[in-house]
Amino acid sequence: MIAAPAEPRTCSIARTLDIVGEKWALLAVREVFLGDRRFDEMVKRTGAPRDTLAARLRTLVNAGVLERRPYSEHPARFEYFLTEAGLDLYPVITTLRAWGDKYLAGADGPPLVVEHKGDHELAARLVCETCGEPVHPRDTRAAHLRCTPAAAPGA
Amino acid sequence: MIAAPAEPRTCSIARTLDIVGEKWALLAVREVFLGDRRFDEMVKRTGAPRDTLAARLRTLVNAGVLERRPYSEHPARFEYFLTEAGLDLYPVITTLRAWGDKYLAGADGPPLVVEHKGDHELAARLVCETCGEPVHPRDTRAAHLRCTPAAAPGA
DNA sequence: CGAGTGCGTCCAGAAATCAGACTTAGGAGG
DNA sequence: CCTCCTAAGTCTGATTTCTGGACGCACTCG
Repeated sequence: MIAAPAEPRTCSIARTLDIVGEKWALLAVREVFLGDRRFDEMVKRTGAPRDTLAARLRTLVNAGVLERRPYSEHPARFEYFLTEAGLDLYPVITTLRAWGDKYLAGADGPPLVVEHKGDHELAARLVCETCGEPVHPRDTRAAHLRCTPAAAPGA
Repeated sequence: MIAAPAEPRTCSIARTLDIVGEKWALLAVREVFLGDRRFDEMVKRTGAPRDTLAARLRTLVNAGVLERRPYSEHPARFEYFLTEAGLDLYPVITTLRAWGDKYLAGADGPPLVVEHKGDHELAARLVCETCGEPVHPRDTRAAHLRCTPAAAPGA
């Protein structure tokens, strides 16, 4: 047999992590969701080194997650806005936050509460749009298409 | 005024990313979700350097996301299983995948399709458990509790 | 015996990250 | 005018992390 290399999977998770999986990238996106659009403010609120944050913002802008818009001409100053793709990262941010709230909150509970539609606390959960049921890992099965198949071809 | 340092936010997103935000961590978790529980297999399927993967697995086990169980005594061999906390990362993985499917799929569509309850494709979406409505970022508002307040204390 | 498998560790070089100083272009206060 | 302040980065040099590949060990198979 010709060694069957079993290459790394090409999957959307890996692709997405190439963009938002680097250190500080998602915290920068979080800041924009929270309304901080400016560089210095993001540095303060995330704790990222200025250097690294600058690099991340470039990556995110190139990836089409953020948009860099000038708000001042002469001392050239910029703000970062979420594109549609950026807004679509909200579920990622939210599920990360939910996990942290559940497993990493100290004695005094989650450090940030999010209000939904102005009148109740957001309690996000994942449902399947087709059947309407909550998604549990045990109910799902991966069907690889162009990924390395899980078993040998003939099996 | 006493400088109002505006410290980095302590939030569940940052805390969660401290655990699963390092390179390869979530891909290791993905492998376990897909049923690959062994070191060598994960190396092949993720493409991570052995060294790095070993380090990540240690972190994840320490964080209580994975459990390392022996399946052979004499040549000591181990498998990694998801704990309850690990299973609860499914929404994170799923939303990342959904984003990649939407924005990074090539001409031939997403590389991996997930089946739900054996009879339809999974189409995950985030809803608010309280009101039942889909979650849109524009409908939400963050209310900081123990985080650095958005404005100066007296304001 | 010799090869192969499984699960790592060790190493040295490459790359990324870090804290903090510096730059540039103005504006505010004295 | 002179000085301090803000904003958005960039530069620097030290530290940390990641990387690929070799190596080790404890078996099993033929």
